[in-house]
Amino acid sequence: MPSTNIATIASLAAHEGQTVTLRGWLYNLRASGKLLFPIFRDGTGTIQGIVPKAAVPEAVFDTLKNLTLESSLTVTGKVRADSRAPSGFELDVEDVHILQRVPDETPFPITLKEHGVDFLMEHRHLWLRTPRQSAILRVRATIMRAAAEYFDTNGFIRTDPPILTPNACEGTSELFEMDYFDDDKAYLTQSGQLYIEATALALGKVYSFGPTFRAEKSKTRRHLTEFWMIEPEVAFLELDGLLNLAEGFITHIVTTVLQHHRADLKVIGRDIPKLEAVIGISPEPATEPGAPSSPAHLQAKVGGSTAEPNRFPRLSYDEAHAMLEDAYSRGLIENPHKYGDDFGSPDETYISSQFAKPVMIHRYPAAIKAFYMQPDPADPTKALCVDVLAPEGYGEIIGGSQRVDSYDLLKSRIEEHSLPLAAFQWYLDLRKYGSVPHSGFGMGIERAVAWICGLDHVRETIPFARTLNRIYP
RNA sequence: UCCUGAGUAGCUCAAUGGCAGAGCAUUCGGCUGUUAACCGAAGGGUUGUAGGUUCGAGUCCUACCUCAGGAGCCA
Repeated sequence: MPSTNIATIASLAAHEGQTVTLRGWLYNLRASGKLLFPIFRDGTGTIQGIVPKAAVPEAVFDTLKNLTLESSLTVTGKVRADSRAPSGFELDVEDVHILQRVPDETPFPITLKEHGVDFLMEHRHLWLRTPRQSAILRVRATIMRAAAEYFDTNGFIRTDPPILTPNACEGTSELFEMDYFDDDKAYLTQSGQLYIEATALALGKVYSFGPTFRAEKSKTRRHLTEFWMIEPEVAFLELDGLLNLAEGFITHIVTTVLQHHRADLKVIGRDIPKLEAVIGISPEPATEPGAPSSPAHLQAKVGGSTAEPNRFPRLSYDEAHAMLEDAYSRGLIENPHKYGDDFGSPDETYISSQFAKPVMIHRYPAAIKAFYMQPDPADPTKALCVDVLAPEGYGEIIGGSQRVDSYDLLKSRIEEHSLPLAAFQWYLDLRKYGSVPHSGFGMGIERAVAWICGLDHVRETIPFARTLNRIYP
């Protein structure tokens, strides 16, 4: 290999007029007689090469002319600006070296045409190479980074709870069970919340970020059996402060994605103005594609400062119920909502569709919520809890609450729910040794990615989705 | 677990109970500006499985399998 200027496709604008070497794969190939148009990809983007037969050695032309899609290669050529190219640049190919040629008899299965869900999931390991899937994974990475960054820069300590646990955290959802050496059973965690309550009372402000497992037989566009969750837990924080925290957290994530991923969102087909509305950017004359994000109003506050806070609508359970009653009376939803019941998916879809921003619903009936939620002093039949519903019908992305801080109340709640007291003794200890008010929430990363990218199914938001009917590849 | 729908070429899909089809992909040929390129040709089938009705079943009936969407439950 000649000592050349190794470059990535994403950085080609900085190499205009230079001869560079790219390392990647053949994404597509068109030919027009003695002129070839190979499209190369390298993980950072795609670029079209131009190969006139008269301008390159015969071996280079012949190699490319018959090359199979997704063969790996290095290609050397000169970067040239061209108004016809989608990215603004093309590569005048000078030389090419094949690393591995895809065999003729087994062509790359993912074509540029449409495919069905089952076929694509069966070939997920190859589907990931397509521009849309790569763009989604880039946005996912930024969402995960921005989420952690929000806590890291606001005084939180990351304390990850165990993945193997001795019992159910809430005792409701079904768990994946496994043998733990000789006589014990272990379960894959379905939430680290109880454990980070302990670390919060040690360190003040903490969060955890890791995989979570639910063995529910849910078969919908919103469910995975293995998903990632980020959970903050804060000592001395009460419900109102928790709502502010969730608001600032989501605002920071959306702001960061809009700052760094306009091109990816466009590839994915996201309605960007709807996402801008979440952080308070009113619809404006559209900027040209590729133009840098307007800095002034994108520099939204992180953790609250002088900037005007970005307020999300807040509804009590009672207010949300009234909204559903009104909707039912006007024929906007099919079934009436029964007061006291949790909201069903159609209910959540209706409520969230009434707002351009995520809507925070708080103070649900305690009877339908988890045992560890603090009752509302103003009405003990209600729990100091919140669900955040993403806009556009994406449903719940965050669930959280203030936690019970009284030893006696928590103990009686555990008993009422028929949970094994012995297994929760350590959790009760937290209320015995210096109990304080504390609150936290959990956000499912995949649901957040699905919403922010505007996807219709969470299976595209994670490299290898685990669902009820699929554990391959 | 329940409800609904779908399984036909490698892929996406057609086919009134009457000869198994198209586009893309693959192979071959043509084309010097193509953008899911285009034009011509060729190869490619146990119609999810097992039974049944019928002169005749991809099509109708029964059971099962697989997948998808929704409900419940949840993030």
